[in-house]
Amino acid sequence: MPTPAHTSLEAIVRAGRAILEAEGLAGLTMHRVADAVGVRPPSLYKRVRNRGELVRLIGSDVARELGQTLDEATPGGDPRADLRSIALAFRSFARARPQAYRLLFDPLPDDWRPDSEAGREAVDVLFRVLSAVMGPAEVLPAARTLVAWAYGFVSMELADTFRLGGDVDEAFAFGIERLMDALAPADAMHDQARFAPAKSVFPDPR
Amino acid sequence: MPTPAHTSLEAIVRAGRAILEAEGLAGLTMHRVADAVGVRPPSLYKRVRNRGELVRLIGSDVARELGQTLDEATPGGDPRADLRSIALAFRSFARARPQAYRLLFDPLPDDWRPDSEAGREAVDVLFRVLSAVMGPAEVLPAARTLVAWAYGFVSMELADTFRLGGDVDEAFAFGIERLMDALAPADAMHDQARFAPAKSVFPDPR
DNA sequence: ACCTGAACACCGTTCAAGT
DNA sequence: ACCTGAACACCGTTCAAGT
Repeated sequence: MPTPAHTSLEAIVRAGRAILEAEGLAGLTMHRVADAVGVRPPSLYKRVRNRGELVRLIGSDVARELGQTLDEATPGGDPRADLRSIALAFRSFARARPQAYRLLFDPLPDDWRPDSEAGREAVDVLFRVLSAVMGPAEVLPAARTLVAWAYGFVSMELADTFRLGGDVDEAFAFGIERLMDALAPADAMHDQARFAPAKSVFPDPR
Repeated sequence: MPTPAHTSLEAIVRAGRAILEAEGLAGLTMHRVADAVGVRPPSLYKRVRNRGELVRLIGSDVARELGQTLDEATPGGDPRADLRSIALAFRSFARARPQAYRLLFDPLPDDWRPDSEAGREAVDVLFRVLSAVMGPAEVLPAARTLVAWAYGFVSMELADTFRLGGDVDEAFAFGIERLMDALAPADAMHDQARFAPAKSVFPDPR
């Protein structure tokens, strides 16, 4: 005689996400998730292969949310304004959910990582806007410079590694302006439509 | 009747560092360290308050090593060459000991973090060289831009987050050159001796 | 003075047994 | 079909007891 379900994958992922944000990755335990959804720990393994898969599901949700957030931040008028807006949106996204954000960049075991499909929109938005700003010539290294800076800055800020005083908001604004100047000198401005990639640049849909 | 010591703080830290590098932070357990130095886990607590303190001691060693490495990488001739050299030395330092490197930047509980004293030399070297390259005007936000980029880049590389192909060495070289151009336009070149800070800029010796 | 076994409160995960 | 208790192999840490 079948026992009725007491929980669901969706409830588990939602509870896991809340626990992650409140307690950090180390605090995201199967016992605590089980408590939160009202079952015993072994029952979780009916919906989820193991703790790593739960982390992967949460991280994939976060990656998709980031893509959507960046997309909404880029109305598509002035490419340079859009790029600035991406940087600001990225930072406030991370600050609003610092633990979830870390899942996107932390060195995790392969099967804990967000699905690469889930990160595609975020990557696409960046390449679209960056191509519009600087043309197609060196978009890949330029994107890496920009992402490395934004990720590094926000991570250091969240880790409280900026310990020399000074205005952190100002340092962020300083960085984005100087980087845009460095990557797209004024004479290299390009028409957005012309260089927007026809389709996703993301190579490996899982 | 006193029992002779079977181990030492130095042996514990050295063993801990080896285990950290081989197994990652999660693999650095008191049980494994105890095995490695030839005692039972409870004995470790004679030398070390807890696991966090062990992590802090290891991280402080790493921070001092980084400072020494950066210092040796900056002969002090051409400031721009020195700055490039700092970036390259930072990257190869991290790649040679990726797990230890993470202790310098990861968001850790306060009492797990490297002593701030331990990081002073690395910070000083950067400020000295950067002041020589660009003058004192905006050194703090410029240093933050540079460090955020270098840390972000190397961390993404170590986490294997660069998944779009392309040449990663080239992207690193691209980044450092563009950043130097952006932070220190040719007409802002300054005499090194004139702007080198007289003493450490580090504010809070612990 | 240092080391140890036993103990406690946790983990992730498996599995046989229940309904 | 889903849930559970019991179990196993781990953790960090404390403490009384040994030498």
